[in-house]
Amino acid sequence: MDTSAAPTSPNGQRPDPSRIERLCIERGLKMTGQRRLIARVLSEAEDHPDVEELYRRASALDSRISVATVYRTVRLLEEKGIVERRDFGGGRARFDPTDRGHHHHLIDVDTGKVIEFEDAEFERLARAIAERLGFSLIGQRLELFGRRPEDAPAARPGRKSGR
Amino acid sequence: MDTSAAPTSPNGQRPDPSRIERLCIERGLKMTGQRRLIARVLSEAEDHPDVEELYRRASALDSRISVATVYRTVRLLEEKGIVERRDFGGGRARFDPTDRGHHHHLIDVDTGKVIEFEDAEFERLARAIAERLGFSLIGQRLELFGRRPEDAPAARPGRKSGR
DNA sequence: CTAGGTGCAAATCGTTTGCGGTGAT
DNA sequence: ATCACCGCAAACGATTTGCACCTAG
Repeated sequence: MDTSAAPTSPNGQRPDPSRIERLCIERGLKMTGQRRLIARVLSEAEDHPDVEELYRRASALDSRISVATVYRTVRLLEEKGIVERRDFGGGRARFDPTDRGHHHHLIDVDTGKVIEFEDAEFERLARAIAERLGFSLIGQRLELFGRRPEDAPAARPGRKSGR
Repeated sequence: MDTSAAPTSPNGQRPDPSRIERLCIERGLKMTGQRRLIARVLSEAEDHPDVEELYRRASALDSRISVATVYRTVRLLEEKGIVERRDFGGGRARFDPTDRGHHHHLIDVDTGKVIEFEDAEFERLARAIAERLGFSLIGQRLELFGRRPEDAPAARPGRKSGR
């Protein structure tokens, strides 16, 4: 399913357009170095970074970028439907590329970790509820907050996702 | 089911404690004039006001109150579990008294109106999903965004809610 | 070449907080 | 009396924006 080419290319600095860069081009965005950078960071992110984190990761690759640009770009990407803005509490917005498919989140209240999941039954139920109320469903937001019981199948200590 | 007494009482200014004032007293909060006022406004609200709106409504009843106090009180009530903080987008937090029972929201994307609803099947499903992922469910957030089809059976004017 | 992007710093906006005075218990 | 509350204004943290310069198309 993944059509992305090898992330490493012969010519040192440009491992060919990232997933998200390609989307940007498709939608006719002018691709500057900064945007390419942010697109790359987002493409490679397995978690849901906030602006500060995006800025940190982008600066690490090329320090010639300002937070203001990250804010502007992220907003642009949101308008183009390339990323979705999320609010997991904690004041700052976090971003989620839309090309990974529709999903919801379960936030581990103890660790702050975010687990993604899909659920067909929920999709159906959501639509049914909306219709029952006389609406057609445009969008939904579902977040579960949970705690792993002590005797649970021990979360693999692998650090990923969430802050 | 509603145990509230008549909202009008003989002694001019104090139509007996509001629903929420009673809860405050139960939980041992020192009841000042301002808190009584905010409790009243919240008790009478059929919608989900933000701080600015609460402040506006409270000031209308007695101008000797400041926004800072509204912020402080609303936060206190949240800690005591008397109201819940909500985020329907738009930057400001909105507040929802918990004594109206557990419910979720459907936001009319055209009008911004908020419709409350409950759904037992969803509760069950949410718990099931959390368990499937190895968590016990602590909380959830469900918001549906919908649009009323032109030819819709015009929402029964039963419920209010929304701004 | 030119519309649009960018960095920087100042400005906004919702919300919090320090402080001196006030009021509920 | 005491300790928590209140109003005011300054402080804050996230995000936006005005301006002068710079770059992709």
